[in-house]
Amino acid sequence: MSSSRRQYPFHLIEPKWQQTWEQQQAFRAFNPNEEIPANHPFAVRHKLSGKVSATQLPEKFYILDMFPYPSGAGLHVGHPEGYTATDILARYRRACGFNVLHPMGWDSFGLPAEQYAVKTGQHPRVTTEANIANFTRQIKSLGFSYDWSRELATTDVEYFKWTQWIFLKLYNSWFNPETNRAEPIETLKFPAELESTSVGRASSRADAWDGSSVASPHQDLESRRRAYRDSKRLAYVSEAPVNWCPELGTVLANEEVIDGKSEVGGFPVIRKPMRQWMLRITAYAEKLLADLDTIDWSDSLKEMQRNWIGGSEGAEVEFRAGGKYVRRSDNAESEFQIGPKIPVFTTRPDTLCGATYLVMSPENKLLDEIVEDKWPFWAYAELKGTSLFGKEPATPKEALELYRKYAASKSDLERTDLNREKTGVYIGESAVEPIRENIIPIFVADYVLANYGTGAIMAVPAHDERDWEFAKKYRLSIRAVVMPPDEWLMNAVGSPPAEWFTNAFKLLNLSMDSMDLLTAARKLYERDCGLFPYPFVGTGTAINSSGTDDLQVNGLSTAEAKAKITAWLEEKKLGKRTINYKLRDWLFSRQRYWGEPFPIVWKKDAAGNLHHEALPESSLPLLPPSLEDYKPTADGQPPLARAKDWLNLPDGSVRETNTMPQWAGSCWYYLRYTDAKNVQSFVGKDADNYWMASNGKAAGVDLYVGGTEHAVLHLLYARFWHKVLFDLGHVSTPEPFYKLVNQGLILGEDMQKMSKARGNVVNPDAVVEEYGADALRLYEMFMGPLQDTKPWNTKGVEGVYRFLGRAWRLFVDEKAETAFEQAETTTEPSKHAELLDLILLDGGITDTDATPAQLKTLHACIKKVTEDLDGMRFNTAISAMMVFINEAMTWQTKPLSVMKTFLQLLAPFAPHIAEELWARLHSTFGQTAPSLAYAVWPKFDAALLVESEIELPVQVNGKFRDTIKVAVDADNTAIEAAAKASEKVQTFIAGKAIKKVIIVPKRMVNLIVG
RNA sequence: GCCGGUGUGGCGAAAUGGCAGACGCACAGGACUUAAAAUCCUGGGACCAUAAAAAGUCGUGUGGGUUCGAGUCCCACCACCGGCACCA
Repeated sequence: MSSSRRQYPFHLIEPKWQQTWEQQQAFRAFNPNEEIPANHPFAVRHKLSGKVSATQLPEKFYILDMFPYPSGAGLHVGHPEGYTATDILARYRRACGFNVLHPMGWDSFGLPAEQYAVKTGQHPRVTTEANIANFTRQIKSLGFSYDWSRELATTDVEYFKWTQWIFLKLYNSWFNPETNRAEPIETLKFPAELESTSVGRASSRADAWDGSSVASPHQDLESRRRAYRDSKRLAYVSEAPVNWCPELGTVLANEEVIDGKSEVGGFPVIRKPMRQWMLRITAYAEKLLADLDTIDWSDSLKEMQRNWIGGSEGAEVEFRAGGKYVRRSDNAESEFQIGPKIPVFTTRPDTLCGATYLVMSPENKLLDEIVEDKWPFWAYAELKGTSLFGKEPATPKEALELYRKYAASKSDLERTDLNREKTGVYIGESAVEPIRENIIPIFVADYVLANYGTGAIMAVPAHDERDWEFAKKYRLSIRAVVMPPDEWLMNAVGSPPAEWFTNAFKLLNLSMDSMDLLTAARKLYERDCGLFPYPFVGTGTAINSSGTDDLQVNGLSTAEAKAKITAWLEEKKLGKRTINYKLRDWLFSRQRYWGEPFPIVWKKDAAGNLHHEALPESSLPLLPPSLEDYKPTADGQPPLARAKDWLNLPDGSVRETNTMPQWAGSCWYYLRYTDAKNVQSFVGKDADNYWMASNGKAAGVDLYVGGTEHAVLHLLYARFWHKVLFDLGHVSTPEPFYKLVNQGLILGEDMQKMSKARGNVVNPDAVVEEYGADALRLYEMFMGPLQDTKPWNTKGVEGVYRFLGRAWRLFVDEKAETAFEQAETTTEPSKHAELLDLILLDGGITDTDATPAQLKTLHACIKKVTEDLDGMRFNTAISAMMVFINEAMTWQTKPLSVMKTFLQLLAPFAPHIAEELWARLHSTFGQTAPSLAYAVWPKFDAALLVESEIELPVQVNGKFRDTIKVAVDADNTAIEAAAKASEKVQTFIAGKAIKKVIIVPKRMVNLIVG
């Protein structure tokens, strides 16, 4: 640390004001009908006291930071970037008269505390509490105006009680497609066969798809009704393959897996079928997508969510698998059985006639129904997968089995490798393409994903890169159904025509003599586009597509053909228009200790079948058991399974041993802040209405600031939960966060991302120690626009620190300052605070009228700071204050009123120094200081900024040549004359004719000469 | 590959289509000081010119375009950053 002299005694001022604010509870936000003490500065400002109803309270402003995970490493300088921005705005809004809600809390469940517990046996709660204490100390040292009475931690029993409660709401609801919203599960009607006592056959396919295969087919009606309900809940159990991370000992959500590795730690992730809790976020895909248009987020962030949800319009088309002749057991005659329907999803129904084969994903259960017993005579080795398996499978069934094993052995990383050559095997069966009724082979290949669309596609190699690649490898036919634009054709053919083209043309016995190159290219494309070097995937004109009499498509544009074919399919009941989403259901269970336990127990019915049941709301909170050892059990069960007493209930039922993911707590914390102490409800109606409701404007949190890393995780999950709560009538708005801003990353001084390993981490504690909290706050904002990524520069901190020093010296008497410093060296530190009284104000500050020039300087600053705060341009607001200080340093007399107003502008940015000088200014002049935090924000007076004369730039032929001074109300003739009179301009226009004069009022003059 | 964003002095950056580089850092010179630190003052895009200046020319990633006038608007391209990626 440098031993240089302090610019001003921030080390005394900052703790002093932080204590004052805490004692006053200065930043307490009051709820409707809450008792407001008459002497609270908020009450004084708004002339309120006692219980005040929502309508009498000032307008609300809810400004929120993404709450941090309290890590052992403590705060880094990235945290205070967003926190400072929101704090400045919170203070500004308070001054503007809003009732500001600005809370802070802790996202305190999470893996590091648990890993520490596994290593040391220390209970995660102990670590977590210590970390929270450290974070609290650090955050408080920066003077943020949080309402600490609303502080919460997701690990608080009183908090996660309600997280569990919301889970029960999800569990006890289903999404009704008819009303397009979530409803209590009781409104779900059973299908006819489950309504009556006559037992019908349940659809095995539906069961398999919904993951309710826990139940056996021989259950009684009651358990089948239960299974049906369970398959519709928003929280349901699935046996689907999940992302298992052996290193972390837990499963992960899709969003938490990046390039086949865990987002946390970068450990390998494998796919493994496991019983897991899922949340049906896919039911909300459409709303999550559509409602993005109603909120004020950055385009890039909205785009990220749109891409993640990934809606694509298209059609689901039914292909019929080939029928079979089967020998009837009681009769010598054989019977033709129609094969099952294979639904495929396509965004290009116009290319239906170009489908030359079908591909199903290895996981598709329909394959078992349609796979053939025998190879057809013509099946060649490649189709059977001989080289892939190193032997020839005897039957398609065997090939399918081998291929499924092969596909399952691939890790996520390998499966998603785009450069990997496509593989697949023929399953010996064919399907019928519905328009032209072509017979096309069916393949199983892992380039088709199981969980997108129907898990099966129609392959159109002529117009799809992936299908093209596959068809080329397995020598499957390629049929053109879209004629590309001329430009594409000519590009592909080349000029002069490439050899493949001329050869192909000869081969087909065509003569080019009679036609031009374009016609020839078209002819060849229509005949055999497979000869071209690559597929055409764009839009064009339909060809080769009119198979039956009632469907004429040839000649239509791609868009027209899509519409016509889709309509035809719908009419013939062969398909329908659909929108498919990439979004998948949210894998909601983790095999961890340090998370919310599920309020769920498992029971066996009389037949021995397991089913889950929710605990009653009255039993919440469900606490986790205390453990000695936090590792998973030896047989791979989650740690909760170690607590036998906890696990097994007297009635023989067994608790769910999974816990919820860290995202659960952060899905609704912003709601709890509005009513943090409510014991009756997760949030009271009045509080929700007041803080979250629209007031005819923004609905939800007015401003939410945090990092981009949560673009698709937290922000999507929270929106989903909020919408469910909205549908069920528990909250009053459909969206949680109206305006959202991402602060940019702060890099180290070496321009690299800050990390312990690089040793470039800046610790805020050290900055506060050396320069003070106000300087840190100011620097974080002065670095550049909030949203930008920018490198830290300690010299930059010194710059704003110097600015604060200059501001200080503008106010205080230099001799008194020196006396104070000398006294400080001879007094024991505990008495230092009292020495502050030695500092006297500068004699130049007098209670006199300001000069017009001084007023102009002040009001220019008010204008700029106010406008920049509204636009969140903190860096330029600070530079405006620097300009003011630079100017004011030259003043002989400093009018009290001007100096006070400046402090109000400074206060949101550097509240400690502003409060100190504000208090001193008042006491020196025998006045009582009103609370600066609630002082009415100054208004600038435009009249004071008006000039009588203005400088205008003069251009000649668009080039700047001189400036002239003219009266502000000078007419164009006068301006033109003044411009021509300028000596410098003269040299450029002398002897030339002036063709045109352009005068932009109060902006510039441009003389055009010939 | 697709989507989004960003390119301006030595550095962080600023500029409703109208004097590019406000403000700050670093740097240089000066004042104060025995000296240094701190503070205060002055300077500053590049080129050309000069004893010093003035004047002049060029200049916002590259190339075009619109306009009296472009960092700003349009088209094409390049580089970097972020996200997604066999999603049919």
